[in-house]
Amino acid sequence: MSSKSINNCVLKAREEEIMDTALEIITAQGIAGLTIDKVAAKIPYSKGTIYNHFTCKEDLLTGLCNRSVENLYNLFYHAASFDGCSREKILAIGYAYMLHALLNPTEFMLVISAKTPSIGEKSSEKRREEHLHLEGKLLENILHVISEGLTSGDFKLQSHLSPAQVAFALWSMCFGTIVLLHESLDRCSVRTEMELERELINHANLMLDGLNWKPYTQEHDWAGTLKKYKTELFADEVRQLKRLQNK
Amino acid sequence: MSSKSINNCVLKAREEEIMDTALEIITAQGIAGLTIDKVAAKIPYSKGTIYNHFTCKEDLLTGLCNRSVENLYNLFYHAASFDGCSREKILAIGYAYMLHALLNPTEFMLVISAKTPSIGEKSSEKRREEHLHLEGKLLENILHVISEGLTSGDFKLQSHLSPAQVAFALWSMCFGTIVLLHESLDRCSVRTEMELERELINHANLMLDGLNWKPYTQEHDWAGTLKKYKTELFADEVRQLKRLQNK
DNA sequence: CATTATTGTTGACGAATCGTCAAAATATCT
DNA sequence: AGATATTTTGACGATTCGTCAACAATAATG
Repeated sequence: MSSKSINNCVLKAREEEIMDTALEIITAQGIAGLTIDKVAAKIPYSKGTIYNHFTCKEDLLTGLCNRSVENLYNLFYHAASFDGCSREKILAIGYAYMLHALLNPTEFMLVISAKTPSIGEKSSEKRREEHLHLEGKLLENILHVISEGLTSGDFKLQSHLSPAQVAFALWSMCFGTIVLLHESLDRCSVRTEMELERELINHANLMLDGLNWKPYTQEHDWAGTLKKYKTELFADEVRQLKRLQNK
Repeated sequence: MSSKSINNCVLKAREEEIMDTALEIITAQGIAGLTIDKVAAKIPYSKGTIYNHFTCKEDLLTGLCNRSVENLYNLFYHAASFDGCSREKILAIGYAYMLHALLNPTEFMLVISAKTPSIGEKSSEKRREEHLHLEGKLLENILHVISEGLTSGDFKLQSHLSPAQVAFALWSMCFGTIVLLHESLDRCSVRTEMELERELINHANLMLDGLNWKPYTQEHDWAGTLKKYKTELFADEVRQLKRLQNK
């Protein structure tokens, strides 16, 4: 029994090592450049052992994707703790989403790839379920801020919308914007004129105005709020990002 | 010279044949199941000939993707001809986007895959440029309706937004919603409670309200407009879709 | 401690796929 | 017809995948 739990701990560490190495390779050579043999060559274990942890290459990719979503969860959690009104909190979550995508381009890219059938279909059931579970946890953060906004009276639910629908609207809007403006992905045609941070804030504000979530875009100093995100709430992350972009 | 143009015509037809066959295989066996050898086995030409048309498998996928965007362009064009106010036209474009994704799930999936570096990176420069060009043409349709809305006074540009930014906001919002709720892709965790058509209309209306694009959601019979889309503007497409879903 | 049982690890192997290219087939020109 | 240019072909070497029989390490037993 104790031997078992020691084993689990060792196994977990090895799984992390495999994933770290895989991420290195993907960052350097792209998803297509990832090979189980290459991973095996970089760690003190063999190919067979890797296949004891992951059923196939795609399963490994989904594993990486899930680890990334866990980190995103923590960032959302932190965003929801912003010291301000509910609309500032919800916008902070959108901003956190963007920061995460910029700070971890490789992993963000993996989230999209994992939604692609060629990868999703082949992953193990276990990891696919884990992925759904993690996405659900992500949404909980948004739902929490929504209920805060409702109780504080900052906005009212339109009769035809549930809190989950509002959360999903905000999420999918951010997702679409980030995907289409993400540097790591094939730039879309209008990209040259578009700047991710500015557009994300614009889109979010448009939708929040549409929800009548107060204070409206025109009634509040959102540039000031944005500055607070950068200098207070996500000071660390923004610093990291600057370092990354100067390289 | 005449021989050249005959050749081009023949070559074009063969390219279509290759793409049709590839699409069949992908529909049946997924992107991962697509193999150049399998395509060659289904057409009266050999592998080498396929490589005369497409530099690699990924290039073929991007080719399929582009063909799909061309069809989408036509659908957008048709949507913009809706006999109604500008907001009804812009909503029609969003609806057309959804119809296209539902009618051509395989191809829509390819559009996402093509944005993924593992595919995008390896495609030929020629086809990637073509892709950007086609996306630009898509946006033109939206921009046209936006300028119509502006001249008719249905909405006014907020000072910090350009027409292109408005077009991009609507596009990325639709894109995010469709991707996350698309059946062919890995269903996201909240999917069970969400229904694509309903959410797409909701999201679009939220953003259009945020833009102050009149008439507002509450001031107009949008259910009636939706019915018109289904029975008039896109009667053919909706019929096709029903047939597809009954199978 | 020696022996057996169990569990974990390895890397050589067959199968599948990729993209190439020299040779064969076909078309064009004189 | 014969020479030349173009197109097509499919066998080939190179990769990569995932498996599995053999091997090593550890635990259990007498």
